[in-house]
Amino acid sequence: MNIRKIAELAGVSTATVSYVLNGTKNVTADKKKRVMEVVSKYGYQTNSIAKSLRVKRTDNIGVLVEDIRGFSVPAIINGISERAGENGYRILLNDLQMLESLFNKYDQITQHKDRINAAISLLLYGARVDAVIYVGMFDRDITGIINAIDKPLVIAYSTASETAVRSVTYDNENISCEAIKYLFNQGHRRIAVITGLSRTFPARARMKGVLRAFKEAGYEPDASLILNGDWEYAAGYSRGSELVDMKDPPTAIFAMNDLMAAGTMDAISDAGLNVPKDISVVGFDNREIAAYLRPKLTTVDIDLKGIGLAAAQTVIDMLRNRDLTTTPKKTVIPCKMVLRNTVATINFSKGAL
Amino acid sequence: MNIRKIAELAGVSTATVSYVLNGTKNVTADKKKRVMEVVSKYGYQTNSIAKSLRVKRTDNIGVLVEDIRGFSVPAIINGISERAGENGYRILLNDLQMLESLFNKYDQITQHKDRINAAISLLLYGARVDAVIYVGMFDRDITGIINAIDKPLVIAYSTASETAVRSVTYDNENISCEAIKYLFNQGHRRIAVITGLSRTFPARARMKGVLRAFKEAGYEPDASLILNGDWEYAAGYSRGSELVDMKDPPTAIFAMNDLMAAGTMDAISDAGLNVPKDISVVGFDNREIAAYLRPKLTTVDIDLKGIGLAAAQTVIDMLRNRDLTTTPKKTVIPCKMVLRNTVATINFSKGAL
DNA sequence: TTATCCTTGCTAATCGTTTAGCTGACACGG
DNA sequence: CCGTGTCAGCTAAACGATTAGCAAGGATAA
Repeated sequence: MNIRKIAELAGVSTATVSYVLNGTKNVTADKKKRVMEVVSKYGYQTNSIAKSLRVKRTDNIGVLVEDIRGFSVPAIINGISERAGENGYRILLNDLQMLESLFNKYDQITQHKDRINAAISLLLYGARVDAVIYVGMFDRDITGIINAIDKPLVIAYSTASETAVRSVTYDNENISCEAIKYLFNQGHRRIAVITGLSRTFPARARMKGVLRAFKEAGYEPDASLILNGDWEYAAGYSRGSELVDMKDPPTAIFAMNDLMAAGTMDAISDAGLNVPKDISVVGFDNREIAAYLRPKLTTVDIDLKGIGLAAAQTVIDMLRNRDLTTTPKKTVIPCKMVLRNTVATINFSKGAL
Repeated sequence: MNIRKIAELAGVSTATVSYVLNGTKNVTADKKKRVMEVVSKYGYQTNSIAKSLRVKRTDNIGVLVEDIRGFSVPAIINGISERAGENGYRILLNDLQMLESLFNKYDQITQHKDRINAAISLLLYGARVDAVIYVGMFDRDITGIINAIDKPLVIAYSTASETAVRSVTYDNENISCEAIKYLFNQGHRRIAVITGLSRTFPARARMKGVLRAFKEAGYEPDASLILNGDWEYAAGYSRGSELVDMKDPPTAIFAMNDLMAAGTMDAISDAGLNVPKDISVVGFDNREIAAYLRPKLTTVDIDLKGIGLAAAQTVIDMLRNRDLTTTPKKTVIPCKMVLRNTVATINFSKGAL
């Protein structure tokens, strides 16, 4: 069943059927009615492939992810999906892993960066998508992609080191600052930090926020209380143990993610101390586990769905040729703390801020 | 840049270019070389939309999910994605939520079942996908979809009540039986069960496995130790408390998912008892939290990626017209226990099995 | 009445491929 | 030398829509 058959059955031309279906031109009531009757009788739907070929638009947004199982990815996709759906777009998903087999054919492509580039161009040049959202977990160097691309591209979650490309991230620095200030306000002064992998962007940005909080509170951070972690539970545990074993241990620990916070909490318990009575703990990410630890972890919630929504909106605005010249290249979604049970209020001699 | 231009530049016909690119017909070495040179010089890639229109095949598999944030969904998609990629297929993702806005237009569609049907037919009749995988979290009644569909459809994760449609599930019953037997083997006899929502398929299937284990072990289950849950943490906590407060409490509790198991563990701790010394606990799902509870939860792992792989394989086999008449409609992926620290071995008078 | 304008609806070109079917060249056997 | 077979490579139709541009008819004004 195609438009020609519908036209024939309704006794009109294919052009008229198209006009009726798309509402792109006036058609007299009786012809319109005849067309609609035939259409609904046969359950006809326009062939979107043919339409795409003609109008040079697929209404597909390509979503490229490093690994869909990453804890933040599904919620981001959910946001993208929702906003895309509202605007008549569909999502063509590409798990980078899925392209592995393809890359093996061209085995000169080994660098991750090149693989992302290749994946994106595969997506674009096959003309299967109108635009691409790259959901990056790490701050990759994607220089060089941009030049090759004439279609909208936005990076979600991770920041673009390349400033020419639009991106939607969350506010690592401010919320980290806020988290530390929150601890100050609860009376804490000896505040320890277990960092993320220090070469990564989020770890650096979060550290910046931490230092700003100290500065604005008028305290000098104690360097011996700032320990390097690597985002993993085990690091949280071992750094936590070290802190607990100090002769003058901290009263609060800010672990830069929930996994390390969990490790730290366990280290504290295993040392026979209590969270939060003896030592308070704040995490980051608000993953599912945060709500099931005992006590429940006070942490930072990233509005992942909001990131997805904003990324999709940006891409759609670009597709619709909205004037974006005044909009900043980087959209930063605010984070918020979720207060649970791992932070105690203490009375510190110097008083609250 | 299209095939005509390439043909022109290489001094051959478009047919020849197509034959070279697809390897569908012999072309002399020099012509082939000329074509390839022009192709790589201009970085030409065939327009897949035009190709799809011509060959009536999109190489897209539609993946319909209830909500991508569901804990099991991403891993399943990962599996689908991998197998699809290996075979040259791409994934068009449809979060059911994303179609919400679309459905509002046709507001007569209110029933969830109708919405799934509508979503699937939207996917199919737009000719945007060659086949559909429906990742269902619940055992929906999807009768009626099948008649309307002439393209491959497989249901992943949830079972199809409709027997005509192929599905890929996991083995609720056997693994539940195994879990209970494991407890028997560790010396437990007073074994309690906290069920899932009893009207759902997984809850019923898991219960069947539990009862079979008792039967095969030659024990009568104590009805007072079988309590209804609803998959949520709170139910696990309250049912757990009830069990702990009994005058003859169980030595082991099988909670039908990890969330309830977590609740139960907390109830036990809060009653001043120890897991596993006083009461052992087994969960189901092996979600992330299972590995971070203290002690780490012994639970059942569902091979989610395996489900995705199998679902994609089935759909691809159907697309490639492999003879599937002898293959069973339902593929059941085995589960396995992951032994951690919430089960203790006890000496029971009657001895081990 | 005639010129002008507006509206509806048609014809046919177009998007970029694939592929059936034809042509012509060449090889080979009788 | 002719008939036959094989093969490379071409032409052109087809896939199913959209849309520019034209034709025809009716309304309106002078």
